[in-house]
Amino acid sequence: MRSAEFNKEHVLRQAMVTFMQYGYNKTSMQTLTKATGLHPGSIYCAFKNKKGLLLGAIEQYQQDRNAQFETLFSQHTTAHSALSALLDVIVDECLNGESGQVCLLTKTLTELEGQNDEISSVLANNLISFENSLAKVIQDGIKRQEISAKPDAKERAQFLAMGIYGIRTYAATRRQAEILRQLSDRLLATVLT
Amino acid sequence: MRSAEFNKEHVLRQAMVTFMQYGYNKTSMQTLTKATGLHPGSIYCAFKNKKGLLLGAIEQYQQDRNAQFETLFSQHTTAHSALSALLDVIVDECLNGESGQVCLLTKTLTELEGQNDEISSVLANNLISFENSLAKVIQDGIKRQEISAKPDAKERAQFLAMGIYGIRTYAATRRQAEILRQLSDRLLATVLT
DNA sequence: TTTAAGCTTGAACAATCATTCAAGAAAATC
DNA sequence: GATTTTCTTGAATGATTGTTCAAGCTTAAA
Repeated sequence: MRSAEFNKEHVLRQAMVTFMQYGYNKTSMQTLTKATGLHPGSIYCAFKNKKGLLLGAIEQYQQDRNAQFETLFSQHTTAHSALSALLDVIVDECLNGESGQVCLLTKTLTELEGQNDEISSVLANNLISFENSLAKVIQDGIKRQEISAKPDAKERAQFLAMGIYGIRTYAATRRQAEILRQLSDRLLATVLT
Repeated sequence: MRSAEFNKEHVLRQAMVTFMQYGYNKTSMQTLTKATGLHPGSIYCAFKNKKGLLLGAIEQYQQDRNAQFETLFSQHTTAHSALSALLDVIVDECLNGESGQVCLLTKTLTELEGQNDEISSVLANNLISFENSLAKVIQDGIKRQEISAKPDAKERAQFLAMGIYGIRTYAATRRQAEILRQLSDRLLATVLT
């Protein structure tokens, strides 16, 4: 009877950052031991294997993101200002985040799609849940008669999600503040019109 | 004096498909020898190394894509029908293409961004050149007074490119014809309004 | 203080990785 | 037909991969 010495959340966040930076396949266990400070045995004991560590990191990412966005949304009273603030965060991450260190979900899904169905479906589910939380914000705006009920919240949220994924890939080709802001402005206008 | 036995274009297309399916880091040289039919020595003689083979595959991909899209665009007289046809092709690829086997450029850029600056910049340049060819089609539409001159062709093309990247990532989460068609319709309407 | 449970450590494992290279084979030149 | 040039072949390289495991250590219960 002895409790683990390491902080699981902390370890998962370190792994998360490492997976985001190098991608799943390029991240070696050696890299992960250095990043987390854990020895191989401890990692395999706590997370079973490399895939288990990724799944843990994905879960932690989702938790952190949900908390971040819920806080953000709670600070705004209209769908417009809430989503505008969200896009500001995303554009800012694209501009100021370390190169290659984008959203763990989209990055890993792009890499592993068609290779690992288990991880892919976990990632897809998490992204759909993100889309659903966008739909909720939009639905609130519709209820408040801030925007029209047609197209419905679901359809608007799908387009917004698509746009966010697109902005991130676009930023990989051109990291220019002016362009990314223009894209996000136009995206928001389209979604809320 | 003896000419190579293999067809370079053919080999590059095989490599291209393999890289698309597994991603750069998960594609081993062993896999590539099987896919191309070439022995290691021949690959290293013709392309220097694995990275060189990827660069060759990217070039081939770009060539094939340019030819495909130029043919497609030449069959249409309005920007609307040309871009609509393009989006049909892309949506069709998302729906009927093998899972994970999306655009080599965006997939590889997402995987290698921040890891390999040489490959990343080649990919970014190719994607920007794709965006420029979109701008050209749009500019033609403006000249023909099919669409208004403001926002300009460049800005519209940027938004369209972003949308295309977004649709592909979105398709990785949900491969549903109805949704993807709705997204592409809405994207086209936004770009041409 | 002894015992027992379980975490930590890090060396070792087989497998796979990208790459090399010397020998064999084929075509072009003489 | 001989020679030379270049391509092909595939075994071998050392490095790195993900994973295991037995020994050592720490803590909580007895």
